[in-house]
Amino acid sequence: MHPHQLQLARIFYSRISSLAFFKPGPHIARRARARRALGLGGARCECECASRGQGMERSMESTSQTPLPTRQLPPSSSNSNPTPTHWSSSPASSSSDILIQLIDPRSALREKSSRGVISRERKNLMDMAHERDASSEEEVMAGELRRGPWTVEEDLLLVNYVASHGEGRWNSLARSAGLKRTGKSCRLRWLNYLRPDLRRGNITPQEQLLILELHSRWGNRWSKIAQHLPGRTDNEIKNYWRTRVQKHAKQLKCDVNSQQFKDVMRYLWMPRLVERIQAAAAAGAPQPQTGTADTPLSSSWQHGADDGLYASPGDACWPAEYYSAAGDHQLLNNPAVPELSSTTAGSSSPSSDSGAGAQTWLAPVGEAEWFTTACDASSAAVAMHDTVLAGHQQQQQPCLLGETWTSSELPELGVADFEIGSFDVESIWSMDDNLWYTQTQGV
DNA sequence: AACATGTTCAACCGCCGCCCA
DNA sequence: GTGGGCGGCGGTTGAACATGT
Repeated sequence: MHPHQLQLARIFYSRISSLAFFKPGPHIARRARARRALGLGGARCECECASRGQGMERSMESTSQTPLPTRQLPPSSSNSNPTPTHWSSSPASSSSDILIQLIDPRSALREKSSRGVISRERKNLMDMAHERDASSEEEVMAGELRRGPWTVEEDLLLVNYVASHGEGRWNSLARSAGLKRTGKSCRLRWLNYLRPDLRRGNITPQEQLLILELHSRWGNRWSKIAQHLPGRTDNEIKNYWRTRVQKHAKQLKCDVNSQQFKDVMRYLWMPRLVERIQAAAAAGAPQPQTGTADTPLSSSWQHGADDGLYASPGDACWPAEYYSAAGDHQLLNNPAVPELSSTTAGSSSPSSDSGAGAQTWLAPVGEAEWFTTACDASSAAVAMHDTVLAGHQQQQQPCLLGETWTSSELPELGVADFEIGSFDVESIWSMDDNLWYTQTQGV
């Protein structure tokens, strides 16, 4: 297979697996259930697809962009729900058709949105004060540079060009590819959206745990944190933090950077995550649906292995501080935990970002293992956590590095939350938690 | 049904550091 | 040494969408 074709295929599967309506969140599932209950059709995430498809339809109508060739236009009015591109009944007849179909409708969804207009107007005002941007703004006004949402055609141009020429040199890439975009914009679009090794869908509990832990150590070093969550972008993690974590801090009426909130995260939230992850595992959470084993999800992890960071879907990188940080860490009391050194040949590796004292640990290749703790043990919450671990250890053979799960116990990290049984990440922070925190902290 | 409010996330921005002529 | 180009980073924005009233 030609490398270009291989790239297209990878992107194709990546897009299919990454689409939001392919991995609906809890609210989507709720709406789907409601629709089924009302006899409105049972297609999973139908509403989501429809709304997005409709948005895209508006988008395509509003621009001079070529409509998607295989799109099944709604039979009646534009208010009808058009079949999403990906759900088209017409099989793609060529690689270009496939590629066109695989582009997420959201990319062109807001083409006519007033946001672009507002943004440009705002930018105009800014440029009057910042002469250095005047030239680029002139280019925008002259139609030489585009801003705002990317169109399908632009995505195609970028994907094709990167597939054949590689990344980097974004400014020249933008020119060479015929994109009327800045190099920055191209880079951002590729890294945050089109890159084939991206993972989409909800942030898994494991990832949440890791984000919380790493953020407690590094703060808003999103890119650094993202390096430890393969397939996740710094933008995604940043958005998660701002929309989820900060929301909880707001609910608790405390600053997200306050020690109080950090304590809540460490002693309540993270143990709760651990508990729920283990509960899901103990409940025999279903394995990923058939076919996922060979999807880009796996390939993305494998792709990560190409970078020397990750060896398998289970080989998440965990900071050495998990094990060696001062304090009464749970794992330090576990004789099965080795010191982070070369003594565990093949199982440890220094991080590329050792400058900040971060080190990563690579689990043995071949066996997906999950490290289950990410929080210090110095509170009742952690006592609960310990209890969970103790119960778990009775059932499991000791693993190489402390408490782990095997792949048979837990779905792959990449599995969207809705696939992990009844796991509901939205309710991780419960009313009980709020009450507990209010009582203990006097908030 | 209509409106208000909250949430999500793609895309933008300015700033900074690195590299190179 | 210096200035420009470039890429990367973190912060911010706002349209679309979801949910509540």
